[in-house]
Amino acid sequence: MAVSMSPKQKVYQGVLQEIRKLIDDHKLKTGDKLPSERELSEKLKAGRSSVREALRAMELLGLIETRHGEGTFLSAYKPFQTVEVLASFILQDNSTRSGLLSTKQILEKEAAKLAFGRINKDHINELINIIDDNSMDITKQHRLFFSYIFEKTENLLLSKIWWLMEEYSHTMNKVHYPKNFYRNLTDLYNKKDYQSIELLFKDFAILN
Amino acid sequence: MAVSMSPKQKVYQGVLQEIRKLIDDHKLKTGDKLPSERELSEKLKAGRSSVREALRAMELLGLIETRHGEGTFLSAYKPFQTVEVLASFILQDNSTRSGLLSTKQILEKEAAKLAFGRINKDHINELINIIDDNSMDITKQHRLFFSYIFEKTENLLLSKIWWLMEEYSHTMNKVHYPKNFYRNLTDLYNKKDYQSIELLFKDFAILN
DNA sequence: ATAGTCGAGTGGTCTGACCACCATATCTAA
DNA sequence: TTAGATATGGTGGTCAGACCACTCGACTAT
Repeated sequence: MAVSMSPKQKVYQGVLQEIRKLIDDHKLKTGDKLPSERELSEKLKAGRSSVREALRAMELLGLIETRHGEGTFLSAYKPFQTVEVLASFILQDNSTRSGLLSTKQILEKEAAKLAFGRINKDHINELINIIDDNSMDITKQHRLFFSYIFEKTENLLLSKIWWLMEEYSHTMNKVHYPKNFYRNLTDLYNKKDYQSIELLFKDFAILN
Repeated sequence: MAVSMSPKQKVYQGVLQEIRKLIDDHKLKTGDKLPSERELSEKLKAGRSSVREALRAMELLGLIETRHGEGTFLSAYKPFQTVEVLASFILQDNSTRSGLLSTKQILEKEAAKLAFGRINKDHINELINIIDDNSMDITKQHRLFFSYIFEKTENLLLSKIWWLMEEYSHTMNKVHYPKNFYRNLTDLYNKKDYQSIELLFKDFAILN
Protein backbone atom coordinates (compact mmCIF):
# COMPACT_ATOMS: atom_id res chain seq x y z
CA MET A 1 0.00 0.00 0.00
CA ALA A 2 1.17 3.45 -0.82
CA VAL A 3 -1.46 5.63 0.70
CA SER A 4 0.06 8.22 2.98
CA MET A 5 0.85 6.67 6.29
CA SER A 6 2.44 8.80 8.96
CA PRO A 7 2.39 6.72 12.17
CA LYS A 8 0.51 3.46 12.00
CA GLN A 9 -2.49 4.51 10.10
CA LYS A 10 -4.64 1.79 8.67
CA VAL A 11 -4.93 1.61 4.93
CA TYR A 12 -8.63 2.29 4.86
CA GLN A 13 -8.08 5.50 6.77
CA GLY A 14 -5.50 6.59 4.27
CA VAL A 15 -7.90 5.76 1.49
CA LEU A 16 -10.46 7.93 3.20
CA GLN A 17 -8.11 10.89 3.10
CA GLU A 18 -7.17 10.24 -0.48
CA ILE A 19 -10.77 10.16 -1.54
CA ARG A 20 -11.36 13.40 0.23
CA LYS A 21 -8.41 14.91 -1.57
CA LEU A 22 -9.69 13.55 -4.83
CA ILE A 23 -13.08 15.12 -4.29
CA ASP A 24 -11.39 18.39 -3.56
CA ASP A 25 -9.00 18.29 -6.47
CA HIS A 26 -11.65 17.39 -8.98
CA LYS A 27 -14.15 19.69 -7.35
CA LEU A 28 -16.73 16.95 -7.27
CA LYS A 29 -20.20 17.96 -6.19
CA THR A 30 -23.28 16.20 -4.90
CA GLY A 31 -24.42 13.63 -7.40
CA ASP A 32 -21.07 13.29 -9.13
CA LYS A 33 -19.60 9.87 -9.66
CA LEU A 34 -16.53 8.63 -7.87
CA PRO A 35 -13.99 6.39 -9.59
CA SER A 36 -14.84 2.70 -9.43
CA GLU A 37 -13.57 0.58 -6.58
CA ARG A 38 -11.14 -1.21 -8.85
CA GLU A 39 -9.87 2.04 -10.25
CA LEU A 40 -9.33 3.52 -6.78
CA SER A 41 -7.68 0.33 -5.68
CA GLU A 42 -5.19 0.56 -8.49
CA LYS A 43 -4.61 4.29 -8.30
CA LEU A 44 -4.04 4.26 -4.55
CA LYS A 45 -2.16 0.97 -4.62
CA ALA A 46 -4.40 -0.52 -2.00
CA GLY A 47 -6.37 -3.72 -2.04
CA ARG A 48 -9.93 -3.47 -3.20
CA SER A 49 -11.15 -4.70 0.17
CA SER A 50 -9.42 -1.82 1.89
CA VAL A 51 -11.00 0.61 -0.50
CA ARG A 52 -14.33 -0.97 0.24
CA GLU A 53 -13.86 -0.62 3.97
CA ALA A 54 -13.38 3.09 3.48
CA LEU A 55 -16.35 3.37 1.15
CA ARG A 56 -18.63 1.38 3.42
CA ALA A 57 -17.75 3.62 6.32
CA MET A 58 -18.49 6.66 4.22
CA GLU A 59 -21.73 5.11 3.17
CA LEU A 60 -22.80 4.55 6.75
CA LEU A 61 -21.96 8.15 7.47
CA GLY A 62 -24.24 9.12 4.63
CA LEU A 63 -21.51 10.74 2.59
CA ILE A 64 -21.86 8.61 -0.47
CA GLU A 65 -24.53 6.62 -2.18
CA THR A 66 -23.83 3.34 -3.86
CA ARG A 67 -25.77 1.98 -6.80
CA HIS A 68 -25.21 -1.62 -7.72
CA GLY A 69 -24.07 -1.97 -11.30
CA GLU A 70 -23.67 1.76 -11.74
CA GLY A 71 -21.16 3.16 -9.35
CA THR A 72 -20.54 5.25 -6.27
CA PHE A 73 -21.87 8.76 -6.06
CA LEU A 74 -21.39 11.71 -3.79
CA SER A 75 -24.58 12.30 -1.87
CA ALA A 76 -25.95 15.30 -0.13
CA TYR A 77 -25.07 14.91 3.49
CA LYS A 78 -28.05 13.80 5.49
CA PRO A 79 -27.51 13.38 9.21
CA PHE A 80 -30.41 10.98 9.48
CA GLN A 81 -28.70 7.70 8.85
CA THR A 82 -25.82 8.56 11.05
CA VAL A 83 -27.98 9.66 13.90
CA GLU A 84 -30.10 6.61 13.35
CA VAL A 85 -27.22 4.20 13.56
CA LEU A 86 -25.69 5.87 16.54
CA ALA A 87 -28.99 6.14 18.32
CA SER A 88 -29.61 2.47 17.82
CA PHE A 89 -26.38 1.69 19.60
CA ILE A 90 -26.91 4.24 22.30
CA LEU A 91 -30.26 2.69 22.99
CA GLN A 92 -28.56 -0.63 23.40
CA ASP A 93 -26.71 0.62 26.42
CA ASN A 94 -28.52 -0.56 29.49
CA SER A 95 -27.62 2.47 31.51
CA THR A 96 -29.57 4.61 29.13
CA ARG A 97 -32.63 2.46 29.09
CA SER A 98 -34.16 3.87 32.19
CA GLY A 99 -34.84 7.13 30.47
CA LEU A 100 -36.34 5.45 27.45
CA LEU A 101 -39.99 5.77 28.34
CA SER A 102 -39.90 9.32 29.56
CA THR A 103 -37.89 10.39 26.56
CA LYS A 104 -40.29 8.67 24.25
CA GLN A 105 -43.18 10.44 25.90
CA ILE A 106 -41.46 13.77 25.46
CA LEU A 107 -41.20 13.12 21.76
CA GLU A 108 -44.81 12.04 21.56
CA LYS A 109 -45.99 15.13 23.36
CA GLU A 110 -43.94 17.46 21.20
CA ALA A 111 -45.05 15.70 18.07
CA ALA A 112 -48.66 16.11 19.14
CA LYS A 113 -48.01 19.82 19.50
CA LEU A 114 -46.07 20.17 16.28
CA ALA A 115 -48.77 18.37 14.37
CA PHE A 116 -51.43 20.61 15.84
CA GLY A 117 -51.39 23.22 13.13
CA ARG A 118 -51.34 20.66 10.37
CA ILE A 119 -54.26 18.54 11.43
CA ASN A 120 -57.64 18.95 9.81
CA LYS A 121 -61.02 17.24 10.16
CA ASP A 122 -60.09 14.42 7.86
CA HIS A 123 -56.97 13.66 9.81
CA ILE A 124 -58.89 13.64 13.05
CA ASN A 125 -61.31 11.13 11.63
CA GLU A 126 -58.43 9.00 10.55
CA LEU A 127 -57.08 9.03 14.08
CA ILE A 128 -60.46 8.14 15.50
CA ASN A 129 -60.71 5.25 13.10
CA ILE A 130 -57.50 3.88 14.48
CA ILE A 131 -58.56 3.99 18.10
CA ASP A 132 -61.98 2.58 17.28
CA ASP A 133 -60.58 -0.34 15.37
CA ASN A 134 -60.83 -3.12 17.90
CA SER A 135 -59.25 -5.70 15.64
CA MET A 136 -55.90 -4.42 16.87
CA ASP A 137 -54.58 -4.58 20.38
CA ILE A 138 -53.95 -1.28 22.07
CA THR A 139 -50.22 -1.55 21.61
CA LYS A 140 -50.61 -1.56 17.90
CA GLN A 141 -53.18 1.19 18.04
CA HIS A 142 -50.74 3.32 19.95
CA ARG A 143 -48.15 2.73 17.31
CA LEU A 144 -50.38 3.59 14.40
CA PHE A 145 -51.91 6.55 16.18
CA PHE A 146 -48.58 8.19 16.80
CA SER A 147 -47.10 7.13 13.50
CA TYR A 148 -49.83 9.18 11.93
CA ILE A 149 -49.15 12.14 14.17
CA PHE A 150 -45.44 12.03 13.59
CA GLU A 151 -46.04 11.93 9.89
CA LYS A 152 -47.91 15.18 10.22
CA THR A 153 -45.01 16.85 11.98
CA GLU A 154 -43.05 16.60 8.75
CA ASN A 155 -39.91 16.21 10.81
CA LEU A 156 -38.27 13.07 9.55
CA LEU A 157 -35.51 13.01 12.09
CA LEU A 158 -37.87 13.34 15.01
CA SER A 159 -40.00 10.57 13.59
CA LYS A 160 -37.13 8.19 13.11
CA ILE A 161 -35.83 8.65 16.60
CA TRP A 162 -39.26 8.06 18.01
CA TRP A 163 -39.67 4.99 15.92
CA LEU A 164 -36.43 3.56 17.24
CA MET A 165 -37.51 4.11 20.80
CA GLU A 166 -40.88 2.63 20.08
CA GLU A 167 -39.15 -0.48 18.81
CA TYR A 168 -36.96 -0.81 21.83
CA SER A 169 -39.64 -0.06 24.35
CA HIS A 170 -41.48 -3.09 23.09
CA THR A 171 -38.91 -5.29 24.74
CA MET A 172 -40.00 -3.70 27.97
CA ASN A 173 -43.50 -2.87 29.09
CA LYS A 174 -46.09 -0.13 29.35
CA VAL A 175 -45.91 1.01 25.79
CA HIS A 176 -49.19 2.83 25.63
CA TYR A 177 -51.41 5.28 27.42
CA PRO A 178 -54.78 4.56 28.98
CA LYS A 179 -57.48 4.04 26.45
CA ASN A 180 -59.23 7.35 26.86
CA PHE A 181 -56.04 9.32 26.41
CA TYR A 182 -56.16 9.00 22.67
CA ARG A 183 -59.75 10.12 22.49
CA ASN A 184 -58.96 13.10 24.63
CA LEU A 185 -56.17 14.14 22.32
CA THR A 186 -58.34 14.00 19.26
CA ASP A 187 -60.90 16.06 21.13
CA LEU A 188 -58.30 18.71 21.74
CA TYR A 189 -57.47 18.75 18.07
CA ASN A 190 -61.12 19.13 17.35
CA LYS A 191 -61.60 21.98 19.78
CA LYS A 192 -58.40 23.58 18.57
CA ASP A 193 -57.20 23.69 22.13
CA TYR A 194 -53.45 23.80 21.83
CA GLN A 195 -52.76 24.75 25.41
CA SER A 196 -54.25 21.65 26.95
CA ILE A 197 -52.06 19.22 25.05
CA GLU A 198 -49.23 19.78 27.46
CA LEU A 199 -51.54 19.20 30.40
CA LEU A 200 -53.05 16.08 28.92
CA PHE A 201 -49.65 14.48 28.62
CA LYS A 202 -48.78 15.52 32.11
CA ASP A 203 -51.93 13.91 33.48
CA PHE A 204 -51.26 10.67 31.72
CA ALA A 205 -47.54 10.58 32.25
CA ILE A 206 -46.14 7.13 32.81
CA LEU A 207 -43.37 7.50 35.31
CA ASN A 208 -40.22 5.50 35.31
CA MET B 1 -24.96 -15.40 3.97
CA ALA B 2 -27.62 -15.96 6.54
CA VAL B 3 -27.89 -12.63 8.28
CA SER B 4 -31.41 -11.32 8.28
CA MET B 5 -32.18 -9.87 4.90
CA SER B 6 -35.62 -8.46 4.34
CA PRO B 7 -35.54 -6.47 1.11
CA LYS B 8 -32.15 -6.04 -0.50
CA GLN B 9 -30.07 -5.31 2.50
CA LYS B 10 -26.36 -5.59 2.10
CA VAL B 11 -24.61 -8.20 4.15
CA TYR B 12 -22.57 -5.72 6.12
CA GLN B 13 -25.73 -3.96 7.19
CA GLY B 14 -27.17 -7.22 8.38
CA VAL B 15 -23.97 -7.91 10.26
CA LEU B 16 -24.31 -4.51 11.88
CA GLN B 17 -27.72 -5.45 13.19
CA GLU B 18 -26.57 -8.83 14.35
CA ILE B 19 -23.71 -7.31 16.26
CA ARG B 20 -26.09 -4.92 17.89
CA LYS B 21 -28.31 -7.80 18.85
CA LEU B 22 -25.33 -9.72 20.14
CA ILE B 23 -24.32 -6.82 22.35
CA ASP B 24 -27.81 -6.72 23.69
CA ASP B 25 -28.19 -10.44 24.27
CA HIS B 26 -24.87 -10.79 26.03
CA LYS B 27 -25.35 -7.51 27.80
CA LEU B 28 -21.92 -6.34 26.77
CA LYS B 29 -20.72 -3.10 28.24
CA THR B 30 -18.08 -0.54 27.43
CA GLY B 31 -14.69 -2.18 27.40
CA ASP B 32 -15.98 -5.69 26.82
CA LYS B 33 -14.53 -7.74 24.02
CA LEU B 34 -16.46 -8.65 20.93
CA PRO B 35 -16.03 -12.04 19.25
CA SER B 36 -13.17 -12.17 16.79
CA GLU B 37 -13.75 -11.37 13.15
CA ARG B 38 -13.35 -14.98 12.17
CA GLU B 39 -15.74 -16.10 14.83
CA LEU B 40 -18.37 -13.57 13.81
CA SER B 41 -17.84 -14.53 10.21
CA GLU B 42 -18.56 -18.15 10.99
CA LYS B 43 -21.41 -17.53 13.39
CA LEU B 44 -23.21 -15.14 11.05
CA LYS B 45 -22.35 -17.16 7.98
CA ALA B 46 -20.90 -14.14 6.27
CA GLY B 47 -17.52 -13.62 4.71
CA ARG B 48 -14.88 -12.12 6.90
CA SER B 49 -14.60 -9.18 4.54
CA SER B 50 -18.26 -8.36 5.06
CA VAL B 51 -17.82 -8.56 8.79
CA ARG B 52 -14.89 -6.23 8.49
CA GLU B 53 -16.86 -3.73 6.47
CA ALA B 54 -19.35 -3.53 9.31
CA LEU B 55 -16.65 -3.29 11.96
CA ARG B 56 -14.70 -0.63 10.10
CA ALA B 57 -17.83 1.44 9.76
CA MET B 58 -18.53 1.06 13.46
CA GLU B 59 -14.97 2.00 14.18
CA LEU B 60 -15.23 5.17 12.16
CA LEU B 61 -18.37 6.02 14.08
CA GLY B 62 -16.40 5.55 17.26
CA LEU B 63 -18.54 2.71 18.54
CA ILE B 64 -15.75 0.19 18.84
CA GLU B 65 -12.04 0.21 19.37
CA THR B 66 -9.74 -2.18 17.63
CA ARG B 67 -6.47 -3.39 19.03
CA HIS B 68 -4.17 -5.22 16.67
CA GLY B 69 -3.34 -8.65 17.97
CA GLU B 70 -5.83 -8.43 20.79
CA GLY B 71 -9.31 -7.99 19.50
CA THR B 72 -12.24 -5.65 19.11
CA PHE B 73 -13.72 -3.88 22.08
CA LEU B 74 -16.80 -1.89 22.78
CA SER B 75 -15.88 1.69 23.41
CA ALA B 76 -17.70 4.50 25.10
CA TYR B 77 -19.14 6.55 22.31
CA LYS B 78 -16.82 9.41 21.57
CA PRO B 79 -18.09 11.80 18.97
CA PHE B 80 -14.65 13.18 18.15
CA GLN B 81 -13.68 10.91 15.34
CA THR B 82 -17.08 11.00 13.78
CA VAL B 83 -17.25 14.72 13.78
CA GLU B 84 -13.74 15.04 12.53
CA VAL B 85 -14.42 12.82 9.60
CA LEU B 86 -17.67 14.48 8.79
CA ALA B 87 -16.27 17.94 9.13
CA SER B 88 -13.67 17.17 6.52
CA PHE B 89 -16.29 16.01 4.09
CA ILE B 90 -19.36 18.00 4.77
CA LEU B 91 -20.93 19.86 1.99
CA GLN B 92 -23.28 22.08 3.85
CA ASP B 93 -26.76 21.41 2.70
CA ASN B 94 -29.29 23.78 4.14
CA SER B 95 -32.22 21.55 3.36
CA THR B 96 -31.10 18.90 5.81
CA ARG B 97 -30.52 21.34 8.60
CA SER B 98 -34.12 21.90 9.48
CA GLY B 99 -35.05 18.66 11.18
CA LEU B 100 -31.91 18.61 13.19
CA LEU B 101 -32.16 22.06 14.71
CA SER B 102 -35.82 21.94 15.59
CA THR B 103 -35.45 18.54 17.15
CA LYS B 104 -32.49 19.68 19.15
CA GLN B 105 -34.44 22.64 20.43
CA ILE B 106 -37.27 20.42 21.52
CA LEU B 107 -34.86 18.39 23.59
CA GLU B 108 -33.33 21.49 25.11
CA LYS B 109 -36.68 22.84 26.08
CA GLU B 110 -37.84 19.63 27.66
CA ALA B 111 -34.58 19.22 29.49
CA ALA B 112 -34.95 22.70 30.89
CA LYS B 113 -38.36 21.69 32.18
CA LEU B 114 -37.27 18.33 33.50
CA ALA B 115 -34.38 19.88 35.34
CA PHE B 116 -36.66 22.46 36.91
CA GLY B 117 -37.46 20.49 40.01
CA ARG B 118 -33.88 19.46 40.59
CA ILE B 119 -32.22 22.83 40.36
CA ASN B 120 -31.23 24.72 43.48
CA LYS B 121 -29.48 28.01 44.18
CA ASP B 122 -26.04 26.51 43.81
CA HIS B 123 -26.88 25.08 40.45
CA ILE B 124 -28.26 28.39 39.29
CA ASN B 125 -25.04 30.11 40.28
CA GLU B 126 -23.10 27.53 38.37
CA LEU B 127 -25.16 28.27 35.27
CA ILE B 128 -24.64 31.99 35.69
CA ASN B 129 -20.93 31.43 35.98
CA ILE B 130 -20.96 29.75 32.63
CA ILE B 131 -22.75 32.52 30.82
CA ASP B 132 -20.65 35.16 32.50
CA ASP B 133 -17.40 33.52 31.57
CA ASN B 134 -16.29 35.56 28.62
CA SER B 135 -13.21 33.49 27.99
CA MET B 136 -15.43 31.14 26.01
CA ASP B 137 -17.28 31.96 22.86
CA ILE B 138 -21.03 31.74 23.02
CA THR B 139 -21.10 28.45 21.21
CA LYS B 140 -19.12 26.81 23.93
CA GLN B 141 -21.16 28.52 26.58
CA HIS B 142 -24.30 27.13 25.05
CA ARG B 143 -22.81 23.70 25.14
CA LEU B 144 -21.71 23.86 28.74
CA PHE B 145 -24.89 25.54 29.85
CA PHE B 146 -27.09 22.82 28.47
CA SER B 147 -24.70 20.04 29.36
CA TYR B 148 -25.22 21.11 32.91
CA ILE B 149 -28.97 21.21 32.55
CA PHE B 150 -29.12 17.83 30.89
CA GLU B 151 -27.03 16.41 33.66
CA LYS B 152 -29.65 17.58 36.10
CA THR B 153 -32.41 15.80 34.22
CA GLU B 154 -30.80 12.54 35.23
CA ASN B 155 -31.97 11.11 31.97
CA LEU B 156 -28.91 9.66 30.31
CA LEU B 157 -30.64 8.73 27.10
CA LEU B 158 -32.05 12.17 26.58
CA SER B 159 -28.64 13.63 27.25
CA LYS B 160 -26.86 11.38 24.85
CA ILE B 161 -29.22 12.05 22.02
CA TRP B 162 -28.96 15.75 22.58
CA TRP B 163 -25.19 15.52 22.67
CA LEU B 164 -25.24 13.70 19.40
CA MET B 165 -27.29 16.40 17.74
CA GLU B 166 -25.24 19.13 19.32
CA GLU B 167 -22.14 17.63 17.74
CA TYR B 168 -23.71 17.43 14.35
CA SER B 169 -25.22 20.84 14.43
CA HIS B 170 -21.73 22.18 14.88
CA THR B 171 -20.92 21.22 11.35
CA MET B 172 -23.52 23.78 10.42
CA ASN B 173 -24.26 27.07 12.07
CA LYS B 174 -26.71 28.81 14.36
CA VAL B 175 -26.07 26.56 17.31
CA HIS B 176 -27.05 28.87 20.10
CA TYR B 177 -29.73 31.24 21.31
CA PRO B 178 -29.43 35.00 21.71
CA LYS B 179 -27.25 35.98 24.60
CA ASN B 180 -30.02 37.06 26.95
CA PHE B 181 -31.91 33.83 26.54
CA TYR B 182 -29.70 32.02 28.97
CA ARG B 183 -30.00 34.71 31.58
CA ASN B 184 -33.77 34.66 31.23
CA LEU B 185 -33.85 30.94 31.80
CA THR B 186 -31.84 31.14 34.98
CA ASP B 187 -34.16 33.90 36.13
CA LEU B 188 -37.10 31.59 35.67
CA TYR B 189 -35.35 28.95 37.71
CA ASN B 190 -34.76 31.55 40.36
CA LYS B 191 -38.35 32.71 40.41
CA LYS B 192 -39.54 29.13 40.33
CA ASP B 193 -41.65 29.97 37.33
CA TYR B 194 -42.15 26.67 35.57
CA GLN B 195 -44.90 27.83 33.25
CA SER B 196 -42.84 30.42 31.44
CA ILE B 197 -40.13 28.03 30.33
CA GLU B 198 -42.27 26.85 27.47
CA LEU B 199 -42.96 30.42 26.43
CA LEU B 200 -39.33 31.45 26.67
CA PHE B 201 -38.33 28.76 24.23
CA LYS B 202 -41.13 29.71 21.93
CA ASP B 203 -40.02 33.33 21.92
CA PHE B 204 -36.46 32.44 21.13
CA ALA B 205 -37.16 29.68 18.71
CA ILE B 206 -34.76 29.52 15.83
CA LEU B 207 -36.99 28.82 12.90
CA ASN B 208 -36.09 26.54 10.10
C1' DA C 1 -37.23 1.80 -36.72
C1' DT C 2 -37.87 -1.53 -33.10
C1' DA C 3 -37.22 -5.19 -30.09
C1' DG C 4 -34.18 -8.31 -28.26
C1' DT C 5 -29.56 -9.83 -27.06
C1' DC C 6 -25.14 -9.56 -25.38
C1' DG C 7 -21.05 -7.91 -23.27
C1' DA C 8 -18.33 -4.62 -20.62
C1' DG C 9 -18.19 -2.25 -16.41
C1' DT C 10 -19.57 -1.89 -11.70
C1' DG C 11 -20.69 -3.03 -7.00
C1' DG C 12 -21.42 -7.30 -3.73
C1' DT C 13 -19.44 -11.20 -1.59
C1' DC C 14 -16.59 -15.03 -0.42
C1' DT C 15 -12.29 -17.56 0.13
C1' DG C 16 -7.75 -18.30 1.20
C1' DA C 17 -3.43 -16.74 1.86
C1' DC C 18 0.12 -13.96 4.32
C1' DC C 19 1.82 -10.57 7.53
C1' DA C 20 2.24 -8.02 12.06
C1' DC C 21 1.17 -7.96 16.63
C1' DC C 22 0.09 -9.59 21.33
C1' DA C 23 -0.42 -12.60 25.30
C1' DT C 24 0.79 -16.63 27.33
C1' DA C 25 2.74 -20.97 27.91
C1' DT C 26 7.02 -23.25 27.57
C1' DC C 27 11.64 -24.00 27.60
C1' DT C 28 16.33 -22.85 28.80
C1' DA C 29 20.18 -21.17 31.13
C1' DA C 30 22.00 -19.17 35.27
C1' DT D 1 14.33 -22.17 41.60
C1' DT D 2 13.77 -18.51 38.75
C1' DA D 3 14.49 -14.87 35.35
C1' DG D 4 14.80 -14.39 30.67
C1' DA D 5 14.44 -16.07 25.94
C1' DT D 6 11.50 -18.45 22.79
C1' DA D 7 7.74 -20.90 20.58
C1' DT D 8 2.90 -20.90 19.67
C1' DG D 9 -1.75 -19.76 18.87
C1' DG D 10 -5.11 -16.25 18.41
C1' DT D 11 -6.21 -11.74 16.59
C1' DG D 12 -6.50 -7.88 13.46
C1' DG D 13 -4.54 -5.95 8.70
C1' DT D 14 -4.17 -6.56 3.94
C1' DC D 15 -4.16 -8.41 -0.51
C1' DA D 16 -5.33 -11.08 -4.76
C1' DG D 17 -8.51 -13.40 -7.28
C1' DA D 18 -12.64 -15.48 -8.18
C1' DC D 19 -17.73 -15.37 -8.95
C1' DC D 20 -22.27 -13.33 -8.85
C1' DA D 21 -25.94 -9.70 -9.76
C1' DC D 22 -27.07 -5.63 -11.77
C1' DT D 23 -27.05 -1.70 -15.23
C1' DC D 24 -26.56 0.26 -19.46
C1' DG D 25 -25.46 0.89 -23.99
C1' DA D 26 -24.04 -1.06 -28.36
C1' DC D 27 -25.03 -4.37 -31.58
C1' DT D 28 -27.98 -7.44 -34.14
C1' DA D 29 -31.85 -9.60 -36.15
C1' DT D 30 -36.39 -8.75 -37.40
